[in-house]
Amino acid sequence: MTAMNPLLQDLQARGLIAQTTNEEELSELLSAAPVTLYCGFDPTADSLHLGHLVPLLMLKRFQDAGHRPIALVGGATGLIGDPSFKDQERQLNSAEVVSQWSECLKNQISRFIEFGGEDGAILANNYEWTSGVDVLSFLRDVGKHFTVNKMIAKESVKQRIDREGAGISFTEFTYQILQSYDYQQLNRLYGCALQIGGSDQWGNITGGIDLTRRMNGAHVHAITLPLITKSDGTKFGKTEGGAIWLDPKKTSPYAFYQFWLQTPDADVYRFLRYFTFLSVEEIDAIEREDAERAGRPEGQRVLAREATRLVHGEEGLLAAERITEALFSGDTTALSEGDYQQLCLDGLPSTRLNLSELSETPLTTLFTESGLVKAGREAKDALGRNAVVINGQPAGIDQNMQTVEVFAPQKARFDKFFLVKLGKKKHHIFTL
RNA sequence: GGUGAGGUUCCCGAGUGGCCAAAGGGAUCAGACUGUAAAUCUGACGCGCAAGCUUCGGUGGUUCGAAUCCACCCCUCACCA
Repeated sequence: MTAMNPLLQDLQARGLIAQTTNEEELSELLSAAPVTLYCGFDPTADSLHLGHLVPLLMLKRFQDAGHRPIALVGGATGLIGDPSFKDQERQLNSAEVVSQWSECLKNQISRFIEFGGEDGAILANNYEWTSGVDVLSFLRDVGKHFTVNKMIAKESVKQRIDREGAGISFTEFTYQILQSYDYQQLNRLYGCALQIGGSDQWGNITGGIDLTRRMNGAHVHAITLPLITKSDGTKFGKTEGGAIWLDPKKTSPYAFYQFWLQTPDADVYRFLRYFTFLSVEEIDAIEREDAERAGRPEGQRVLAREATRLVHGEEGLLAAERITEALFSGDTTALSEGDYQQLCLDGLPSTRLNLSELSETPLTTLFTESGLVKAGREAKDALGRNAVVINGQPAGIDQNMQTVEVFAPQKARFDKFFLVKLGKKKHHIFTL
């Protein structure tokens, strides 16, 4: 046996491979010549989120290794809804919404991979080859290759079929055929010979492998990526608010940076392997140094830097670091007027104060309405513990009704800004 | 279609006429300790600064008083057909 393909070796070392089709064949294929591969992204929202990042970076890893990635936007499959390992039928989104979301995803994806040119990556949308197919042709040409027996047996839909009360609609059940058809089409159009996806996609992908063999007589491959887990068992990629989005308008570079910075020690080196392009050796070195040094480890900071740069670019990273430095270095009085303006621009949440209403607005209400806290209770609790600091001045519960005094114009920095800190990590700017 | 069980505050889950804004656990938020980590401890946890207001599938009813009793309706689950 020849040596394993270096790219595969690296992926393996990073823990990025859950399953593959025949490993030896795959290795030979990748070593022999540039391979065209694809990964699909269904438009289930107007932005990709952290869960999409690993496959997205995976495409880039392949591109960097000389292969040709296809990013497939699921304009068609998004209309149907993937039932894989979902315990409930999903609500259908309207065609307009899906096509609008497809556009959003397209724009995001194009920032990660080099498109265009003779050998450049390809951006495709499965709506192109599904929308025009009529039912009868579909059933005769494609459907005939699938046995319901096999479709039912797939682990990804099993719980929906076995469980009473849950059920699965014919619409969702058909999803695996659509995705299989995608693989077959991409193989026919571009010679695509490898599909990557989350480990929950194994069933859908193998369906495509079978269909491609039957319709095109081609032997194609698959790699699935592991589900990203956290050591404490909670779901990865969620915070109080919800998902961490890749769209800077939905999750600011600063919030994104902070998310990574707060990664538990138990996960950080694993995440470095998943989410950065640092070599495994470099990551191991960081881990070793952190273990030897007492106190604060470097892993989180490196992870936050690398991940933020990948998603938001050098500028986004600088903005995130600028805010972090300003807010967590201890002395916020050193901030200049320009700094304050920059903080707002960089995505630190800010609210404009309405002076005429201030007299009848308790601090608790103000903080709730600005989104600093979820309920007045939380603000009250924080005030009661002196955990609220406004422009360096602690505010207590007895000042709750003195909003006008607390936010008096003469107390504003540069006649305009109030930096409110609630607890250790929450910051908000109020402007006059 | 028949029979049985059940729907409680974000989730799980107690509560069967007043002592219930409703046990306990989880999640969440804040404090202490730390390293913007973990673990641990403390407090908060329907809404409201407060007075107070609104909840226990829905609608009506019994009662001085209901999450708890009655009627009807909706939904879920289990078994049978």
